[in-house]
Amino acid sequence: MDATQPTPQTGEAPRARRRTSALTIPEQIANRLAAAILNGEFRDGERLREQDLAETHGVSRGPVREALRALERYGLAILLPRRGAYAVGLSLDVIAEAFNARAALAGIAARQLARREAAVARAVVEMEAALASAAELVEEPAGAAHAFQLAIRDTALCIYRNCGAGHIERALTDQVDRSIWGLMWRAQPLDFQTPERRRESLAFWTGILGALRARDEHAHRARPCGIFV
Amino acid sequence: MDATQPTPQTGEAPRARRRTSALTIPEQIANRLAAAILNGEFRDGERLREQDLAETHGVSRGPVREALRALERYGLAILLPRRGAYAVGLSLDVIAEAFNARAALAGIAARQLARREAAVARAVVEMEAALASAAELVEEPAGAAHAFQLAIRDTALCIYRNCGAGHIERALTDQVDRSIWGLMWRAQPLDFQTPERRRESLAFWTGILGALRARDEHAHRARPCGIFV
DNA sequence: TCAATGTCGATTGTCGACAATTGGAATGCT
DNA sequence: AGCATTCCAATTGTCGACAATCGACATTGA
Repeated sequence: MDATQPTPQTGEAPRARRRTSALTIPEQIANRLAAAILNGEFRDGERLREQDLAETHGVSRGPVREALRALERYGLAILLPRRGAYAVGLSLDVIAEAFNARAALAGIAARQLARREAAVARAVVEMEAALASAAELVEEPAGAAHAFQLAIRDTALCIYRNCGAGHIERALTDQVDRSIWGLMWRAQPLDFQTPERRRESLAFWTGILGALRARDEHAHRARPCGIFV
Repeated sequence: MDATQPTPQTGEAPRARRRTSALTIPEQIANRLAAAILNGEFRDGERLREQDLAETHGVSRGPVREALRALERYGLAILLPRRGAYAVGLSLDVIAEAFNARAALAGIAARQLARREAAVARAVVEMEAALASAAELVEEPAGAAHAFQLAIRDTALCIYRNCGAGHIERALTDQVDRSIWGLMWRAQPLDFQTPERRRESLAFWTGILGALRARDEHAHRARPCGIFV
């Protein structure tokens, strides 16, 4: 590595401003493949050939390879070196496990958050707003499932955002968000269609918020980790 | 998707037998880059140019791209679409958080495991063996840190392996293993060099094992989640 | 002087082709 | 017949080149 460049490129990384609608091609393909797997268009264990997928989606094998890595992160595919990718049809147990894992991670973040006074104050304010908009959607018809999901996601992100300071912690929360949320993102709307389920979810997060207000860093442990919260 | 092929390729995916020593080229590059980041050879936020890395490691940009995705999973890099990759220098807080997350996930797996009688029996036997080999390494000199780490890893995998049945759950545990363990893998040997730390870790996992034996699915909650267990 | 805009270099994204490895089938041996 | 070996087709891994996009600088106008 020669030091020819005057500025050693050691500045902070640019902020990851969220793209509104322009998904990259691998992301689009990953989304389509994920939907296909969850819809049962690929049987469980069915092989996913790069060349076939490339032709089907009208791209080269490069973007398909990246999409398959994304699917692996979501738990929707298994990649074996030099032996190809295989679809993973998700059972309800697996989905439930993923949700439990997310709930546990949220608890960890909350515990870490409880140590910092200013961060707690910020998180509480943000969570109150997010939960309020979620509460408005509880009694809506089934079509509101997606909107409710977005509000709950914002609630969870309030904790992730504030649990640490700086962009380093953010990288970890981003990672958590991508690996675990990618799965929830597709399974949750199927469950948030009834007000009962939404009420459960709301109660869970309200409890988290209450514990945070009280600076009780153990309260979330006593709370049952329901599925699909 | 034409149905020209007689066998619809819907069989089960081949088992992911662990490769002994033959890492793929992207894995090798990812390991080297991870070590470089943790050693401080890349400053925090420093840009990682694909072409530079390709020339440095004597490969094309393709494998480098895959290695960068792996680094992103480990939390050691941030990838921005069309804007490149940036190194993430880890703080002790972030590493501790990752370890706490892993411990929490192990607790979830243990709770799920406790529901199945046969699985518990299997896991207990396997964990006893793994913990026994770990116990032999507690008082060894600092050079045994890596071996001790391997034994502890086997202990954790006993739970992941048995918490569900079939290859679907395995996919999720594989995913957890790759995303979270990848970080521990490099940070832990720095910590397991003293017998004191090893004793702490051993005590943690012995506690998990005891709770599993007693079928007490709540015991792990009362146990403090130490760092680097 | 400052702001907006056009242009340019650098870097990532994508593509098609070639090389390497795998799994299975056919073949020969005990 | 059963087993090991050899060969081959299919698929993934890698490469170099081209295209698209982003950030920065220079230019122009008010």
